[in-house]
Amino acid sequence: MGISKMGQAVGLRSLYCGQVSASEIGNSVTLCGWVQRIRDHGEHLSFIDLRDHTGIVQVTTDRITDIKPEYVIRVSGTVAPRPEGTENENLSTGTIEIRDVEIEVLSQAAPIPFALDDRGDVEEITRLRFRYLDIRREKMQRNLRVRAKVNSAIRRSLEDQGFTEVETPMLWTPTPEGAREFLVPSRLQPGSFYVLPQSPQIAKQLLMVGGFDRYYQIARCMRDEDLRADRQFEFTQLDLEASFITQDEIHEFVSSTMREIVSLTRGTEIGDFPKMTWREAMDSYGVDKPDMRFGSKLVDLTDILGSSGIRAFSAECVKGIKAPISEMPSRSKLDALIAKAKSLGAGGLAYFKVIQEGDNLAFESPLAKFLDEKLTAQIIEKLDLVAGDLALIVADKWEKAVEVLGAIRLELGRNGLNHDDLKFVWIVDFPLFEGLDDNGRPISAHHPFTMPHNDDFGLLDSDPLSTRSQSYDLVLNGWELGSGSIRIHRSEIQSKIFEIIGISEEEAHSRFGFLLEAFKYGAPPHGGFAFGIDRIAAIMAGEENIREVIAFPKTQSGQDPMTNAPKPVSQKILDTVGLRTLPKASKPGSN
RNA sequence: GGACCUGUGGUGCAGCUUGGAGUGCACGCCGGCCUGUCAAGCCGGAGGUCGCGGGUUCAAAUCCCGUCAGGUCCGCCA
Repeated sequence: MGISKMGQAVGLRSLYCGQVSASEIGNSVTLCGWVQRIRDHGEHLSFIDLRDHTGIVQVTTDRITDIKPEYVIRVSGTVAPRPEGTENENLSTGTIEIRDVEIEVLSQAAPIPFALDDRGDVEEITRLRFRYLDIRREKMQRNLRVRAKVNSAIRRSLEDQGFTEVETPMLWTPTPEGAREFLVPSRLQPGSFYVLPQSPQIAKQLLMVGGFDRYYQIARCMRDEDLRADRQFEFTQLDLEASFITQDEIHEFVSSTMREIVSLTRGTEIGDFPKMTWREAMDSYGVDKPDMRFGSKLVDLTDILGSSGIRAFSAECVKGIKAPISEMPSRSKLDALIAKAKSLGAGGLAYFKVIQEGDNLAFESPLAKFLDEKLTAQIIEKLDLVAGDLALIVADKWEKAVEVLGAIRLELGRNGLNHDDLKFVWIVDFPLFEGLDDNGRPISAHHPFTMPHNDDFGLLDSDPLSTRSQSYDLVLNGWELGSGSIRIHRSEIQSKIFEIIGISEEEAHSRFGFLLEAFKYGAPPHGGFAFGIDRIAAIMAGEENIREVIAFPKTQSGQDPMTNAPKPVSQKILDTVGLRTLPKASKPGSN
């Protein structure tokens, strides 16, 4: 075996399949790979498409015996030009073929349970059961390599910016806050538990206290919460933290890393990312992660309709949009939108088709009769409507109205969105608290170590729910890629926050004692960010599901169809960690 | 915890509304033919507990109830 250089075939082979080019004509080569397809023309002529991760090359031979698809073979032969007229433009190696070959079967293969070409869809459960076959497919090869490039870009960019990679423990201490944690029983301390980290949040703050200045880690995180298209139990984050910096500087660190990722995976350069306050995002798009690839902002109609006396619109907030569509949705589509609005908690969804009536525009709608000419004209002007347009209006409390109409906006705009169009946006000035708990205490929106907005310290006592924080999200094409904040590094501010959210000094001490203690010994001002690598990799690969960029993902019920995990273990094993299982009848979480 | 969709030879689908023999299509598999194919072609063949259980019916892939599995979403994800 020779010394492996990057991209150069060694060992059992002299070249990779995709590397065989016209410049090799006349050379003897040895190739290894899988049999992609056999075209058998009888005893005088047969073709084998030989595949490895670099591509496919055609092997020509006069007799074929005992070779079947997906056999692993080693082929020695001569590179020859194909006869004129038989070149294949669809293949990078399409002008040549391998002739006069010796074929050695390295490994036989049973018939493959599903087609490995991209001819048709295969049920995901089948793909997952045989994931090692699924990832032979070109698409999965490409996706996982895109993901590797994302990691590579991250390391390159952050190291250029002075960040140091530090690993933090996978066996961490329970911190009953936020996401449900995976428990790991201790063998040496039966009855006690570690947890798998839901993020390295506290560890990285301790690294700041430890003087590391700029830390990053490509960190695996575990959360025992329900799964989704964009959520697995375990996921990978780029986690970073820096000392003596401002929010804007963190944004620049992350933005330039994103630019590096896009550059390496897409080969395109992107400019600066716009910033938008949380309030503005909610008001104009109805979500805190707006998809900026299309317009159709929500328009405030409260002035016009809120006091119009029309019952359907008498609410705290009235919002409308011009549907971002070129053609009128069908009756059933409209019904589906109304059903969606109702399922999200709106009283209803008012719609107005705009029609030409003589020289004027008019509305066609069950509610049209309630609108006089003046109101109609005002709405048409505000929403910038022309004949053939559709206006959709929701009236409710502010939060409900924008949220519902924001979902409708997405529903209408989703079609025809371009994966290659990357619209990043920073969302800033999130609320420090979101809602009240059962005891009427504000709940931390991000986490309790988030620094309040510099201008809002005065509101902490008088109007905590209006307090903004120094936290921020990075959003791409309607996906929340990640979030971060400037942290509290002074104990009197931290105590104040704990007081507001109702954590007593004793409780704070028992939960986060080690962090609070660390802050006593000289904590630098610091802040950071974390974003999901699964999500950015999926977007860069043009996928809508992060399972497509994960080698061995789990199903929505948290099972792995390949290994059948999770599985019961014997009582003998449980004994070593001091555990006993409940009878099957009592399901977890129910009494 | 909840809503919706899906489950039919190895794979992907049609059949289900309006019950009447496991009926059909494509791919794959097995055998045969074939000297320039590249999703090769032609001929022949094998392969099924219609996810599982119960019910209605003379009769169920089809209707009803339950259940399991997969997916999307809500809740949940500091």
